[in-house]
Amino acid sequence: MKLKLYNTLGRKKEIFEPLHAPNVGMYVCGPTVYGDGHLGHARPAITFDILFRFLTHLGYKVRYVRNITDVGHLENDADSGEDKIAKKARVDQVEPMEVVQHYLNRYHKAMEELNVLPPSIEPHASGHIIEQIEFTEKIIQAGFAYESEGSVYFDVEKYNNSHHYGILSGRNIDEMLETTRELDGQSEKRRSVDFALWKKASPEHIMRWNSPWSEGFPGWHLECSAMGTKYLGEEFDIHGGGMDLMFPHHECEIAQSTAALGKKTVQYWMHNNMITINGQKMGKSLGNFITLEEFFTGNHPLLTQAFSPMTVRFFILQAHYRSTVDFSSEALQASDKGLSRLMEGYARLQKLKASDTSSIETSGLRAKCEEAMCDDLNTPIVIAHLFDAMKAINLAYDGKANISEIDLNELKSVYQLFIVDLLGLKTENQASGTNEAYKKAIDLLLNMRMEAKQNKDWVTSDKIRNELTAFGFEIKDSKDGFEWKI
RNA sequence: GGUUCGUUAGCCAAGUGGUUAGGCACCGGUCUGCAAAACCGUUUACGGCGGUUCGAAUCCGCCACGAACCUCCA
Repeated sequence: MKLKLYNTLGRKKEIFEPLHAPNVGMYVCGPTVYGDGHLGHARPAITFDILFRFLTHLGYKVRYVRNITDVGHLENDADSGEDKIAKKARVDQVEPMEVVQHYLNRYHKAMEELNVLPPSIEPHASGHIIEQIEFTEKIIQAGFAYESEGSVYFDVEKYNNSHHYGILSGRNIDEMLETTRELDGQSEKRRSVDFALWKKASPEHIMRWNSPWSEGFPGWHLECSAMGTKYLGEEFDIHGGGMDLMFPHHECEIAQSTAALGKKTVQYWMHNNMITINGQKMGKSLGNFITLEEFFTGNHPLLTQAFSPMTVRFFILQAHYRSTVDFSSEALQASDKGLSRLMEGYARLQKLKASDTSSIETSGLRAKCEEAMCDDLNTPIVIAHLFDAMKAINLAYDGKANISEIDLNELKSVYQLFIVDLLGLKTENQASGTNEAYKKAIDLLLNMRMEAKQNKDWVTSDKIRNELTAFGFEIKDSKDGFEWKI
């Protein structure tokens, strides 16, 4: 079965064929670390984590680069905006790199909690100033950039004469040129569509480096071109990021790389859709975002309860990555319950006893799940298949069906592969399993309750159950015993 | 205004020419001392109007509504 991925270039699903199998190069735009990560940041991280895991499963040797933007990302437009990191540093009265380190640590912690695997390389823009200067020089040499008062700008109109600026986003550059030509009065840029490769620093600008043109800093779009080619080569397989980065960021990246290298650098462009809240994009500028930490603690007016990192992950995976997914506390609660049931089924599967014959059909599950993954990472379909199979597990668990050893092992293997290895869902860290004495104490209490029940001493029986429930335990009676979890 | 994409039941969300998607909730039943859990069954759909077709939620056209991007955003 062949993996098909939706390529934004061309806007259709294409069979994925790496340039240099078994090696795959993948670059994903990471965060600008000037604030806490929110639900929107979890989407690309999880989406491309799934792709990373699946490509690895298919036998590819993946080099996954996810950058950290810690310089050059300006607020407002490229002419007048302040660097986001520098602004935060000024406001908080700390070093810019303290801002970066603080939020990067928190980002890493959140990613770990979401069970997002770390990328192979996580380069910082500020650590690649030399590469970015060299990249700018290449673009100047190729004739697609000009210097103006110590800054360097990409000449979009000239580039568009021989190439296609707008190839990714579908933008019509001629119209943009028409509508903006008159508005440009005294700007140092020739056209307002031109974008900065290097910016001369104003006197109060803290983050600055030497360059052939001025003491300044690199433009935002440049880091991805420079670091992508440095670690993955002048041509590599996959570039991912949020849909909101398609224009101008990725469009500019394509222009820069094509201008400097004279070739198509990225083969497959992939974009995850947005998370919305009341139908609107969740984002910093709208101020309607909920940070990941707030999800994990439940400390936000829109949240009715805390949601575990795995619930957030499952919630995101229940929608296809190219669809918007609308946040609501109600939707997350549904995911929370669904996930519990799925993980319960997974736990029960481990306890099933094999019979001589099978009375349930489980074959084909692996193929169906793989087919869904191969169809542009259709995780909601994978999850639907896993839920289907769970009915069989529960029937067997209740003794209403039999399963042979071969089928049981296959089912265990498939569940392990898709739930744990590929979807990256893990059982929540529980006290159980770590502390034997503690578990035995609870078992003892519940055994006493069993005795009380046999003696029809409902007062004692209910007292034990109710008080344990009040402590946060969940007690379930089964046919010939009990189960509990916290 | 331009570009791109949506609109599927109470909620979330797949599917994209013919066959029950799935989850959550609801309802009925089995089980239970009572619950919970589990299992079985069941209800509510494809924005509107045309067209193509033996057949359209799916393809085409028009309309309505909504979103993202065109400033920074994952």
